[in-house]
Amino acid sequence: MPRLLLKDLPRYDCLLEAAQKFPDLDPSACEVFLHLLRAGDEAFRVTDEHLSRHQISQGRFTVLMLLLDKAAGCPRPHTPAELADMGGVTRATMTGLIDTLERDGLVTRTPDPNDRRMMSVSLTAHGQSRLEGILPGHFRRMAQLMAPLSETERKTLVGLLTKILDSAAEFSKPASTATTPVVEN
Amino acid sequence: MPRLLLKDLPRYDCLLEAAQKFPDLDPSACEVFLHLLRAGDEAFRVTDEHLSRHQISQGRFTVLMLLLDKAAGCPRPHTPAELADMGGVTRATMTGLIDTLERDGLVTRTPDPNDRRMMSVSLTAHGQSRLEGILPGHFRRMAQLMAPLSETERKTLVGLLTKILDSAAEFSKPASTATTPVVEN
DNA sequence: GCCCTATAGTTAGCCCCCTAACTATCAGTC
DNA sequence: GACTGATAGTTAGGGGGCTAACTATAGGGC
Repeated sequence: MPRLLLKDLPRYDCLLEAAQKFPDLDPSACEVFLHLLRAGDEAFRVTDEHLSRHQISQGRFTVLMLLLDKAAGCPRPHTPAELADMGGVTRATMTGLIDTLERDGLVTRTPDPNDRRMMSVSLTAHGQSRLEGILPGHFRRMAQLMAPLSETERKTLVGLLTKILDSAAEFSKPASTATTPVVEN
Repeated sequence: MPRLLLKDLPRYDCLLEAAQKFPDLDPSACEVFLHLLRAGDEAFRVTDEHLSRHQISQGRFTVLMLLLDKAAGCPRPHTPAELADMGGVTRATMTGLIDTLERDGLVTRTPDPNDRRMMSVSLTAHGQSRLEGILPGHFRRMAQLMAPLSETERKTLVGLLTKILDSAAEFSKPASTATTPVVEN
């Protein structure tokens, strides 16, 4: 489920030309931006192909991973709200994901005895074995995708992406706490 | 509409620990992968916030951009199939996007007089002025997001992302033409 | 004990993405 | 001129995001 994006990224001289018409267009920023969205989408696609061969979507896969992580150590099971928060998704969305996962027998919902508003979501044995059958291939694809990059290049890339993540975080802050004013229009 | 992803990226030592359990897990590859998806998603979110304030989705925006590009030079209008191909999306999806854009009066569909199977999609005057009202702010957000990166860093980042794009392209190739065998499981 | 607010989860309705099947047209072949 | 296959576009149905509104429970203040 890739997003609609320019499939063929524009050549840099096209961006320079467009910048003539739009003074706000920063050609190198635009180039990085388009490459970033495109590369993120392609990386997503590579793993999604593998997951969909195992009849599972990226969203459901992430939920299973969050629950597996829990199974490994944390004693307390997760609530839908926690899962939604960890995944950066709304609770409504998480309800839908858990619905389909439960329908397929990969997770179970059990009511919390102490607080009757809450539910506990757990991986079933079937869900865990299913996940463990998917993971090795998933990791191999990740490794193969990144194979052309040296360890040094990987560190550099993570550093640059972190700068962008930090910069993006500024956009969510209220205006008063932002270090640089956020454009509004 | 961000995707479900780990909101808080795992610390590197957690990845090392997980690699004990899963021999196929390459920690640095995994780290790059997660940062890439997350950064792509955040960059998407930053611009999508702006677009949605203007009552337009990323998908519809891209269609308008493709049509604006056309208006600038290319004499021949675009067909839905061309737009779908340029955007890397199915024709069925493009039908839906054009439906809503036409409903809102931003584009028009006119039948091709020569080949009665085909349609021509064009930006309306309203669509063009609407788009031109959105673009400056869109470009400013892009520039602001990338502001922390120097020109040198931008070039480096584009280079590294291009390597990943090339690597991802190997996964779509048929096995016979791939330079390195693609993992299948 | 009762109100008020906050919280957990769900539901309803929308958008955008997909695949698969369908309709209509075109273009060749016999 | 009718069959066959390819192509353009749409439709139908599903998944997974979202917001907004709703239900039920919890918990504090009076």
